[in-house]
Amino acid sequence: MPTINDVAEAAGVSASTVSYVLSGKRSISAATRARVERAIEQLGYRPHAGARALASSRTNVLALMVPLRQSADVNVIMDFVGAVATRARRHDHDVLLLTQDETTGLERVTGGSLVDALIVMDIELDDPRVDVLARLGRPTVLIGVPRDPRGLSCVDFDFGGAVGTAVEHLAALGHRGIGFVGSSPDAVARRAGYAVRVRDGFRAAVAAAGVAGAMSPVEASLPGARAALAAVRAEVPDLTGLVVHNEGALPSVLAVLAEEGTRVPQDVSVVSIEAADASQHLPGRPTSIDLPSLEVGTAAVDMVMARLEGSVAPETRLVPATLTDRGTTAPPRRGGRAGTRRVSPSRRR
Amino acid sequence: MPTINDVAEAAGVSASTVSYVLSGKRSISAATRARVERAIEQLGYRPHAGARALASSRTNVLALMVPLRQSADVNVIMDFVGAVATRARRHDHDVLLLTQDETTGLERVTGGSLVDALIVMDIELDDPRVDVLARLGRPTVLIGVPRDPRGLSCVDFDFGGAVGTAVEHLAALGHRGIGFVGSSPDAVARRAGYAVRVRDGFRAAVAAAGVAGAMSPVEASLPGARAALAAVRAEVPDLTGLVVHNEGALPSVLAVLAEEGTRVPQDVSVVSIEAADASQHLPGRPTSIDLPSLEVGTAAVDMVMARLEGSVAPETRLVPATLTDRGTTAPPRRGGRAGTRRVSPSRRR
DNA sequence: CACCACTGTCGAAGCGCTTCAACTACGCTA
DNA sequence: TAGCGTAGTTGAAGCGCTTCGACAGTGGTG
Repeated sequence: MPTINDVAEAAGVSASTVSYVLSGKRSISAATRARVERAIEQLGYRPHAGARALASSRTNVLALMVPLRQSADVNVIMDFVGAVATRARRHDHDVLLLTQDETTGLERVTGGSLVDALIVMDIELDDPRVDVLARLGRPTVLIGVPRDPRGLSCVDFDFGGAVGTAVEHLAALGHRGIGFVGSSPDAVARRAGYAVRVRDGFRAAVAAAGVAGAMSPVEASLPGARAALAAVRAEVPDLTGLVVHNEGALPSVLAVLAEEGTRVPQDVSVVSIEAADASQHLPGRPTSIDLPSLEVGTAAVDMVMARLEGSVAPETRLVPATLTDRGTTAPPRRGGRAGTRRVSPSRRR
Repeated sequence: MPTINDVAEAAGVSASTVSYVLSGKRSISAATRARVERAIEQLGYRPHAGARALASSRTNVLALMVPLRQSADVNVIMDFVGAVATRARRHDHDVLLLTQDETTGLERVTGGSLVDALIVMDIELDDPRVDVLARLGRPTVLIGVPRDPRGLSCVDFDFGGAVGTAVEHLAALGHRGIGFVGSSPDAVARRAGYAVRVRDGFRAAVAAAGVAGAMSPVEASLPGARAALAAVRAEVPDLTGLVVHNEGALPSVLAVLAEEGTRVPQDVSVVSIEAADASQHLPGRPTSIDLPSLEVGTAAVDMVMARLEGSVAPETRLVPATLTDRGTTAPPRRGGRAGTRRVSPSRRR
């Protein structure tokens, strides 16, 4: 491997000149620059990352902590990871992978000056890692919004806005009774970061639109879907619009509607809130509010880089979702009460 | 951040002594070692990774190149990645993430001395990266076996053994007509590495067991499943055993059997070949040959480390799969011809 | 014409570590 | 008692880079 001195010699300049050509931190004459660049090219020179890190205290590597086990949606995670890796390269950085289950990983890579900055996925409402990260004092971006970000930047889907968009869409079509079936009960209990925002978003949107609304969690199974539908219908009898925020349970919900004989969108309009790129290929998808995994990953990198370069203030950014119409929403049937042909109680369970 | 000199001073020794305590490359008296270790503890000292890499030409980082887009099974990839990251830590290494679409990534991280070794996933039969890797001359492990490994180590599922186990299992139960429905046609055409081994494995196992066998690719859809079943039955009329190697198409195959009225396992025994940890939770899974994603990832790290430490020769390792009985296989019904109640031609398509 | 500001380049120091050669002290053996 | 091998420790060199201060040359200004 050639060193910077080899390049300097080949170009007939000093090593520092080569360094300045590479970094652009001092002005270099066009002629010199050209000679240096040609020498670099010819020798196939690549700066030694360790030497550079030692001299400059910058590694050009950022750490990405990824949840690996039992995590909600693998597709979404892979989309994040891909977006982060790709975007990091745009900023001339590489990505070091950290896994959730190595608790001391964050200390290790920062203490050992392995990375310049950190991106941590899957932040829960009261995530113990937030304290650790705040103490480390490195540029950090959390994916997910904790109760107290401790001065760290956060980025996440705009769940509140997403559910708001869904409700507004249905209300604009004329629906006056809207149900929301969301995450599984234990998910809500555990990592309720987004669940809270979804709940508040739904309440606010329903109030703003002046329509009746009801919410229920849902398990990803046929019985779960039946129970959830029954719950929201009990509260809002003339329910004609349905917002589903649970990718796992969506097929069950649609299956239950079909088995009831409830037609979509004639009897009930359905909007799903789901990851944008996850189940792209699946047929029979409803009109959806697409949560932009790629954009969140990209934004995370841009934010952490901004903190690394200039000293911008920490911020919390919620990336908006967009509605994709797939024809599963329509104005409610005149005369109302459509879609309330309920399955008989004995049929449930 | 304290440096090695701070530690040396605090412990009343020289920096080199601290270094030798850390590396264990020279004998150190118990007393000195204890003092140094206490100083390290108290100061919270962590060696600077860049300085270490510069001085020792070892980074303790390995690169993992991951396919991100359009790849077969995201679950399997995540299992790999998790296993690699976890196992790398066991060897005191970190993992740098490289994505498939950055073609120059391999040159960059090796040339820049960012990593010591490389693990590259999803190697196809004629993968252009193999040439690049061979030229780089770093310890490398390919996940997947190319036609010509060019002196690089490889590790993969033992697809041939897996299909052999499936056939032997069915043959031992008394089945004399066995069908194999495998990957989608284009998958076979594109990255045929495993497809070849599966095909050869099936032919060999069928021959060894002295039973009739037929193979067909299958698309992941109901019509695809119908066509594939029809194809193998056309070739082996008294087909009572079915091996399915296509996670996507498996539900369709089972659905087609159900809609025919073919009972499993009374009329047809079904064995699936699939990733061990991917769809763990799904109900209704058939007896399966489980491809051990985690073990392959672990083996990849162990192999690349072995090449890094001592100079062991390159090797190709195929990790065996194990059969998990879930009750979808049984002896064929006496008198044969069971399971051949075919759906009428008009019913197909 | 003296002075100044600016551009382009260089030499040298130093980042924090590893490792080699060298040295001391000690307990053996002959 | 001289000689020797070994265990334990150290100083110094050097890994390849960045960056600071210095300096020569150039052109513009008063």
